Amino acid sequence: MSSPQLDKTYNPKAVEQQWGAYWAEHKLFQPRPTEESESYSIVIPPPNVTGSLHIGHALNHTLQDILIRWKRMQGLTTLWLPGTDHAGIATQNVVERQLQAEGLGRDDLGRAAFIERVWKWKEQSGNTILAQIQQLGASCDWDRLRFTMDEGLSRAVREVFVRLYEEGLIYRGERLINWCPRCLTALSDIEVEHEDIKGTLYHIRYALTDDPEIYLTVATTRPETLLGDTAVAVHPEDPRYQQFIGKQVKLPLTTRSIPIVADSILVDREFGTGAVKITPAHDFNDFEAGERHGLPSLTILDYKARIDPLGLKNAMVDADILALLSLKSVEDARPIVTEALKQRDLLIQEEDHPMALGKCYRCKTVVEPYLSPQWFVKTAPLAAPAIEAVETGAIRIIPDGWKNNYLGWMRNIKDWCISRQIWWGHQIPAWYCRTCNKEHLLETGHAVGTTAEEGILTEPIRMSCFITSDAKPIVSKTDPTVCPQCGGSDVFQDPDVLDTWFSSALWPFSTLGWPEQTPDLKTFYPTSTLVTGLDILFFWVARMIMMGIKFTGQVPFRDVYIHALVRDAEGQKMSKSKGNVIDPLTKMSQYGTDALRFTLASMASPGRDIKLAEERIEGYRNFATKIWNAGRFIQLYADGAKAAVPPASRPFPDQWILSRLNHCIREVNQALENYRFDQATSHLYQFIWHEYCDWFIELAKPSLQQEHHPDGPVTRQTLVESFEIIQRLLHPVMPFITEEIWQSFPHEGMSIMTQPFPTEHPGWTNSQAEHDYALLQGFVTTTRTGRALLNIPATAPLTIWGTTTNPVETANLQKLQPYIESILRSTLQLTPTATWPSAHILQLVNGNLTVGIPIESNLDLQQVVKKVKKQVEAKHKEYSRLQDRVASPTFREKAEPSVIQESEARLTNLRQELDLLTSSEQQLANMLT
RNA sequence: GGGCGAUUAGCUCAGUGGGAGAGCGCUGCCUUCACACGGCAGAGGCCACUGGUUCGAUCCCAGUAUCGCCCA
Repeated sequence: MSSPQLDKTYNPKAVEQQWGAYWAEHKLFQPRPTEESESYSIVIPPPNVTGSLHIGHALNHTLQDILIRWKRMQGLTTLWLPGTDHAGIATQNVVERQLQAEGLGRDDLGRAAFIERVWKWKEQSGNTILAQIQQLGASCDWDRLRFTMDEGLSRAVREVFVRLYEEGLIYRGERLINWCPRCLTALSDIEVEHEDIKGTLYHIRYALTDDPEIYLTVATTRPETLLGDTAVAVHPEDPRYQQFIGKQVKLPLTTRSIPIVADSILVDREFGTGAVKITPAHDFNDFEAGERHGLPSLTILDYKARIDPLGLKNAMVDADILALLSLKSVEDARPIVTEALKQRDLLIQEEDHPMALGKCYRCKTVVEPYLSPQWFVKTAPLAAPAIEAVETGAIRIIPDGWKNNYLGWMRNIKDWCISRQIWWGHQIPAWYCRTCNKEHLLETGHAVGTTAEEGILTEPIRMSCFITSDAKPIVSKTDPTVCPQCGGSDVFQDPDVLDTWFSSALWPFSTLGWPEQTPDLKTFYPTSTLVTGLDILFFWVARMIMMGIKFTGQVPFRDVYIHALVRDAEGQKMSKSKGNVIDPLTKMSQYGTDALRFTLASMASPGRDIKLAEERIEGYRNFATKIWNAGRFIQLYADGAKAAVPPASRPFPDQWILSRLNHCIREVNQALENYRFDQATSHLYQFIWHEYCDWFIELAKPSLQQEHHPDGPVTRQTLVESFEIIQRLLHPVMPFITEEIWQSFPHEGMSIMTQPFPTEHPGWTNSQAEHDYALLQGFVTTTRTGRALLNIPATAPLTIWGTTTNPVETANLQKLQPYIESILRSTLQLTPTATWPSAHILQLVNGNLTVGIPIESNLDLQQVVKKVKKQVEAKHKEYSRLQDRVASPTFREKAEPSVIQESEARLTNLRQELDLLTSSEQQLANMLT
């Protein structure tokens, strides 16, 4: 079977397109189950359906594809399952922005029409990212593509919800949650990002109700919320405040009095004045303190984080203040409140105070703690086995430095707020009977999430907030039509949807067909490896572990490989607003996909963020070209190869390169076993370029290029054979170029991707050949250094003199003579130095080698002398340091015998080298005079 | 405030209880029939700082400084 010749230059674009289509057409990414083989599976971290491929995806997918291609070639039944995530809030925001551009809001469309619109958008843009993932070469089984809101996954979501509810692990309750006043929905704790800002600490006077002359000074960073205070807290053991505990203070700007309570948890005696206000409805710590002390909660902000006039009225705020503050934002309200305090001489002091501000992870709006009825997952019982799984090693986290991070978070896990007041997502499978819940549905009047004057609604009720936490839901796998309690048919579904991460948590098993016991689930679950970034360790990984164990009784994956974040060359996080985004697609078309993949893999060192510099991609593009040209060269000599000959019967360069190839195979496999993609690529690069191309091909040239050279046929065989193995070894990282090269050589089989991955050959490792190579390389580089030093062009044929310090090495050198002569294009005289025409020779020393290079009489030797002097100095320094050590009695007494032996041997060698160098220095000096 | 990590050549980063490494960049030479996206040679580093452990520390330990991340 003959194949077309390789083009002169590598054209990644055409090659990638061709083979991408070929792989897809022949469905080569599908698992090929065989009776015996074990399985290897990865589920993709589903990218957002509306997203486009960014560099983080490129890294994530490249690493997964390397693993998958590697395991597939190893013969395992391999599945990489692709899919996308509906990404509730993020996607809804995108579509709402589109509507906004048309002058519409979601309420204008209504729920059904809005959701329809999002589906349309999903269909339109959802395939963009999939096409881009394919372009990257990702060998996912596209026939198994899933989406978090497709039918099967939705069934799994409902199954899980109902079962957790029935077990009491899902409940609804009125709690303080994080609320985004722009997205108008609850968020879970981890969906809040904290940002450090310069804040102000206000010291405010709270006078005793009984004795206005006496007052407490309360310190707060949020003075506007004092209107909702329901107590002041001091430390029970703080002598300053002992006498106040149990008394009442008059709350500034209101007609209310509130108690002074003792609380050792809330109060830090060192902070501020040691007295803090308690505002249960607007601060998480205060909420808990309120519960400890049975304090009421007064909500003074509405769902848009504006001052709620009705709330102020309930809080008995002075009428003039109420009028000033009504519907003001927090930002605007703060100066109004502080000004009012100042006027009443209640503001004592303002000081700078750094503080953390919580922001919505989707839109960066400042979030507010907000009291509202929400759905929660009771996490503690789910977390316990998830902690155990990692502790016992049933799940490995790699690198294991993140293990403690995971465990720490899991051990302190808070209940998970899973309801979102948006429309795009899995609607909560809970229904309410209007008849049975008459008193628990706030159809009119002031509900949380409304803005009202005197209880009259001015805006539509927000989503679920009108259903009080007392309402009794009907939670069911199938939609109920009648109320099981009263038989009435006036039931409606909870309008909230689930947190997008709820469905993601089921991903490893829901995508394989669960709750059905499908063959896929049997074959591929638990999955083998999860590859993800650190940023979603808690959002996703932790929850998958909890849900996986809970519902399948097995861990969802064996290994979790956590890769780094990709930053720009300056180490900054990439973001559109900074304009420092590196677009992987641009780079792929600029340098080739293989080059980008190799770059990302090479930078994936554990525990460190990746600063992506463009020069690296360029460098690996050059590497691809290098391989390409090696392929072109080999193709010139591919014909006339002899059938395989045992390595021992091959010439020295062949023996050497097979030994090195064997070494590289071992290193690459080992690196991949350990998820050291950086080491795998570095071994490949080093071996292919600096051993195979730089030396083997050069050493092979004489036997290839001289007609009828006796080694010709065998060398051709070695060349073709080793190059084919290299393609397979490199394939998982650089799938396109390796396929192209492999296909253009004679081959059997459809694709390189289904060929076996290289394994070590027991007979290939050859220490004698490696030793000889080191000798040869030493001789060649020493000669070249001398040539450069003497300004002799590399092309000029010379007579080079050479010898070693022992007969065995000299014999080895004689054996290598033809190879050295051809590489140096010179003639060798391998005789003892005594026989050299020393007056006209520069002697150079390298280990136990001495090389002599003829000197033109008219050459300026000053520079050469300088160089040799420098060398002598360096060697001498090393020598005396080593000598001191070897001579030290404590060293001789305490060091390992092998270390002593080695040091002594090195000392002897150094002595020899030093002697030789000194003599050559002397000889040069003589020539100068 | 708590935790974790980093600090090695101009830049980006490997690495090891006993002789400091790579890639890129830089300097010089070379268009020799696979490749100038190339070849050859070379310069460049008290391995952040201060102590400690050790016969011996860039590596282990403690502290300091700077930077980064996570959590509160």
